[in-house]
Amino acid sequence: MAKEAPEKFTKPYQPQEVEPAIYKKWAESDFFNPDQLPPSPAGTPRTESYTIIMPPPNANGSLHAGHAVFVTLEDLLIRYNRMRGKKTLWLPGADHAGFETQVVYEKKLEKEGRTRFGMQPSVLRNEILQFTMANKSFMEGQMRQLGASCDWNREKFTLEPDIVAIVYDTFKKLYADNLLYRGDRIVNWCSKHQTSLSNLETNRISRKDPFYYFQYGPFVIGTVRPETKFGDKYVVMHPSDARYAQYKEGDQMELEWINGPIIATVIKDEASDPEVGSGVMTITPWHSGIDFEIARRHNLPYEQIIDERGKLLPIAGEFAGLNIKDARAKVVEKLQAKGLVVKVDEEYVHEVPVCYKCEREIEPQVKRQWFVKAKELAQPAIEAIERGDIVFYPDHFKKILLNWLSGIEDWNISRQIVWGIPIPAWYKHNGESEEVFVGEEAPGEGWERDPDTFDTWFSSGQWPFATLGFPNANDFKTFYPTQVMETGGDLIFFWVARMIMLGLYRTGKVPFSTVYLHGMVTSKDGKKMSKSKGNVISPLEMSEKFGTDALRMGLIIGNTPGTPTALYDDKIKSYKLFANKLWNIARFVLSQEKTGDIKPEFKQEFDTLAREVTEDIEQYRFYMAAEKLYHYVWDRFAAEIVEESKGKPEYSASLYYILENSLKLLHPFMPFITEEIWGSLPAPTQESGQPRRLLMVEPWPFN
RNA sequence: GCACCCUUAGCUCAGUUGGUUAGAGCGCACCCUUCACACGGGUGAGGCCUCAGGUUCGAAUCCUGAAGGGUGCACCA
Repeated sequence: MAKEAPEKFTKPYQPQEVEPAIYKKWAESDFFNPDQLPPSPAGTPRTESYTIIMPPPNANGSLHAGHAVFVTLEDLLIRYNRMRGKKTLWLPGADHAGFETQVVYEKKLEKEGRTRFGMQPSVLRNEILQFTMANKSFMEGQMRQLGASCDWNREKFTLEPDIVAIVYDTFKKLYADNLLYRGDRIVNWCSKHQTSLSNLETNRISRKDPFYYFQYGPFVIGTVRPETKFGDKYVVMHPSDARYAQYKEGDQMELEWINGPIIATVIKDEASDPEVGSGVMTITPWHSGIDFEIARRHNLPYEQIIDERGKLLPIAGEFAGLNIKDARAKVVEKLQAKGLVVKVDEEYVHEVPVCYKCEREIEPQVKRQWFVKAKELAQPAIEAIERGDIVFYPDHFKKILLNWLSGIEDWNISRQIVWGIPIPAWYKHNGESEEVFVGEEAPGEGWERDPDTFDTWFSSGQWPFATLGFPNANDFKTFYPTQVMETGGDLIFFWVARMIMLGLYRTGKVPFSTVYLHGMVTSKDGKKMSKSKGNVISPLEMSEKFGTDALRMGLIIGNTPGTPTALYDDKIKSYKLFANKLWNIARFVLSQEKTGDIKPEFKQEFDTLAREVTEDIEQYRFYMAAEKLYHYVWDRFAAEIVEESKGKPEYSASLYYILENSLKLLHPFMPFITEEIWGSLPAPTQESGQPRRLLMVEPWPFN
């Protein structure tokens, strides 16, 4: 029994002193690289691959709590499978994050009193590139701090030439397969950011606005947007609305309107809801999706009323040049003076789309842009998901995804921003007609390059196969399809759905067999973290304060898939105490000579724990596995077994057995402290002179 | 409008395929500086598992309905 534990154990565990050195050891071993892994612990070669493609963080800031969750969960899976003898690849990356990054950079410009409008595109692009690259390397350092055992040799960035080449191939193939078109369609236009956005990049907010009823010839029409009504020469009603049966499609009449008399034409269309307002509406096809569709069905002309900055065009006559907000009151005033206001409902509540970044109202505009025929791409995805090719955690995300895919609409992938992958298309104009060429180089003289860039999700959607070097690289052959896609639940449509669709389209296979979606990390009161609320918890600060292992445990325990998790000081602190408990157990065990035999009842009890923990990990119940380990180590091992063993040297073999194997089970959860203690254990093969292996490649203690 | 989720201890939440006395963390009360650890140890209080039916030998768990709360999607004039 008489023996001294190593000196360092006499002090409380100091994660700050231990962690950087441990990470350095791992990195130097090169075991993050699947090609450099030693034979599996059982001595057999690692044949079965296990791959996770890391969600590439937006390289425009610092790692936040959400990043820390994915690093923790993915690292857990990777470390577990590495110990199980798989050929494990965790492929890191970074995302240029088009619009997201441009918005961040524009805010920075604003602070400096500058604006992107009027800047040379190439100058702006270069500035953002430098900004992005600086952030990228900063974030990589942070990821190391969190213990990420990813293969840095294989790191990818979305703007690297080989990635861009694959994205271009996909674009060309979609065009050739008639799954992509360029057309004049309603887009979601943000008048602050001066770009179109996909449906997913808009939010809806509920608002109360006056609903006006105007006399329009013999009809009363209802609208919340009087300022758009200048060009409204078509009056629409439902074909079976009995109140208007006397009017026939195509009937024309002269009537008094905002800026004088106009000729109005009757249109019958089922899109007009008899229940809403008076059941009659006029249409503004250039600035409303539903009106646009009506105009298309009836082959009506459409005309722009509002410009890209939200100001009225000359069609508005005396109101031209006014901002639409100011124009509304003035138009109503004029109609009032003309006696055309029938009534106003001040209590009308409706939902308006806003830009998800600036919350400014979206102004629908007709623009000539690129659209992916999403329905066609979604169909194979729906079939694969229904077939069960992909398992979802939590399970109900499958329903949510299927519901979204079944109602999917064409995807606008053109963005009017410089920070992105340029769209490889060229146009030649001959009067009204336009010739289109898809390719990186102009096909000849007189061609004009598309000035737009891709929606960033168009490239991210190809990430799993693009990073692995589709179609010919060995990595693609070895590691695709991947095993797990672990990311935030908020990315299910933006990213997961697109990866499934584009992965199936390009490779014929689903890109991953399991999707695990974690919930948002909130502050203690369950609120979303935001800078304006001042409730942001920085994972790096927590890691410095309590140790990365404690942070990781805090992010795992209580974190069920899909459900928001609260993160706060006290919670992480309690796992720092746990780390210290483990440290002291090690001190106690190491103060004894290893003698006697392992008691079968302890072995059996431990085996049960190992089996349960293994099953929990296999079933993605990490929170439960972590809790069981926590309780076994603290309440059983420390509180009972260690106590019972005091003064009984014959227990020491059992203590060593339990400690060693507990370290193995805990390693995926708390990699630093377990590796550190492991390094202080007596080498099992002292006589053979073999140096002790790193814990990260030790065999998992359950099969 | 369509879809999805939630309701369990003061708070935040677990509870895996239905199976003894329903659990954890934090908080709370009281006690203990005992030789691995005060970054510790011990003891304890606290629950008609939202409600109403049903299935079952047995329901927090499965089914139906109600009430309350939350989220996502969507071309609402």
